[in-house]
Amino acid sequence: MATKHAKEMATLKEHLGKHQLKLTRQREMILDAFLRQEHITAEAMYHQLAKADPHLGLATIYRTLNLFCDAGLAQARHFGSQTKYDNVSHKGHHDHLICTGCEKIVEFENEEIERLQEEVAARNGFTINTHRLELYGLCSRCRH
Amino acid sequence: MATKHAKEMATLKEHLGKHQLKLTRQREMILDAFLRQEHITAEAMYHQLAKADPHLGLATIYRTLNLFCDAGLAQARHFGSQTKYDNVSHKGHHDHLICTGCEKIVEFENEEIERLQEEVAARNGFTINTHRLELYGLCSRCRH
DNA sequence: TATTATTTTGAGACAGTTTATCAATTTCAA
DNA sequence: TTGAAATTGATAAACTGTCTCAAAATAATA
Repeated sequence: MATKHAKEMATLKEHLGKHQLKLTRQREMILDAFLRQEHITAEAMYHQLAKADPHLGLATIYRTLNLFCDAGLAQARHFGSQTKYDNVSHKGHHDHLICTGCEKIVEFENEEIERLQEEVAARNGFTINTHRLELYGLCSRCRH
Repeated sequence: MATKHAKEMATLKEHLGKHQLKLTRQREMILDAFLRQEHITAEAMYHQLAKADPHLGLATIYRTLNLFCDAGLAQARHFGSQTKYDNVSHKGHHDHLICTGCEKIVEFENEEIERLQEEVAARNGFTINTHRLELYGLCSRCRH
């Protein structure tokens, strides 16, 4: 399993090294589970990993997912009362259309928007690493 | 003050009438304060109105802001761990370029991006009310 | 204006999510 | 292998937002 997500593991190790943090069994386990998902909540991961390690604490999951965010492997998204952690490496970057009526989420990609983002960034002297684009509104069903 | 936001007050009254709800001193006060802002949290409004009415309850603020959402005057957005209530009648939306090195934030607007967002939304049957676009990267100074 | 049914309020209890605490354990550089 | 430093697990605590309910306010009716 360590070989499966070698690239992300390398990213994590680099981050750990830079910040005097340590690689633990739990961090490996959580990274492995995390990378299998497109996005997941801490609570969901807690239950999912309970079988593999019944003593893995919820606090550790939260700490580790936040660590992944710092390392650039995950991105936190607050929706409703919960936080979803998106797997940044899983796909080409996707943006979200979010229905505020039924909380449905539609993912999309738009090259033209991405290109314009680069343009705006360049004009301001920035180099983009990641971005977040969320459109809030009503889906066709909720509009009525 | 009732005359200042006459249009929104009319919208609210119409909603109240339709749903057998009543116009109260608190609802008027909160609407007036709300319309002065571009967006605000319930907690912030609670403190802001404490001077005018020390006994105005936090629950009432939440109930009323949610009422404004139902009436179409406000829109709730989950941001960080808090909920921000956007003033729908306010336009002039800003997007953000955020430097992960020095935390500098540059605001920008791009009509072309906005137009493409509408296009994506329409293609998926959505009507956009608000959006959030954040570009994360390094500014020219931090890149070196 | 007085009456009355209905809605709203305020205060705090409560519930769900996330973070802080801290003793015991684990990591990793020397 | 040792030992300083970081991490974990369990749970307490904090935080945001909703619910409860008696008392007060509203608005329709007379």
